[in-house]
Amino acid sequence: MMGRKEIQETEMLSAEVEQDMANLFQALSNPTRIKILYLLKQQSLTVTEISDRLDVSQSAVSHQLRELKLARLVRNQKQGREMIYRLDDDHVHQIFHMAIEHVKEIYNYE
Amino acid sequence: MMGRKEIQETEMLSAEVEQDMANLFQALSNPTRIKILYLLKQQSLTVTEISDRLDVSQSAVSHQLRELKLARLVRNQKQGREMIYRLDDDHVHQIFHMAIEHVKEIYNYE
DNA sequence: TCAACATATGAACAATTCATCATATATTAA
DNA sequence: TTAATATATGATGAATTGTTCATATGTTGA
Repeated sequence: MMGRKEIQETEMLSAEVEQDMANLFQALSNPTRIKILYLLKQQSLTVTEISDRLDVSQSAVSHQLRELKLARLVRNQKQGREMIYRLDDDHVHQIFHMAIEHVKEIYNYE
Repeated sequence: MMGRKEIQETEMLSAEVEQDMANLFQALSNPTRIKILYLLKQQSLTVTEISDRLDVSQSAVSHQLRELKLARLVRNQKQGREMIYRLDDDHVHQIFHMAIEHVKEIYNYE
């Protein structure tokens, strides 16, 4: 009798793409950063505004924004002594949307 | 002179949804797990098959599959002494697809 | 029944992550 | 120029992560 299935050529991602994807998801894998992104999904904000709304220290917000920027999930723009942050592009919205759908499907909230 | 913008009501995610999303992305945030998911995107496989193709120890693969299953990214099905793993649902394909698009846009490969 | 095989899991340890604290840099207003 | 404000960042330490090793559990074939 034959095996479970025929042998199939296996396509692989390059190590580089794998690592870049892992880094992207890593940047998304923290509740504080999720909160920040969800705020910025609604409107662009300064560091202080984010810090106030989330009740997270200025330093912590700044550190997290740095990570988000590295992963190109947010962009920033200096205005006087403030730094205004916004979501980087439409992919971020879409990934976020898919993720919400996924967790809603898995966990039956409320 | 008025401020940068009008005050706007801020919508928030529940702490539960935030944490669940963070967990989902956390499960996706590791190169080995990315590799595994990319294999399973192409065909369902047993633990040993995954281990052989990725040249990662049986134990490591098993541990990682456990995490992926917890995040409901993969399903499994026992067949004799083997355990066959596959992607859980279509969301996984879509999140994966968005992520690849995102990194391709950011990093100009090749 | 027993040996071989497939998978799962607990312990341990190195590496990474994240918040906090202190402080640096830059901009504005007085 | 100086004080106040906005942001960034390095060091530190507690918590988490991911691999390896050893071993347990479960299944099959001889």
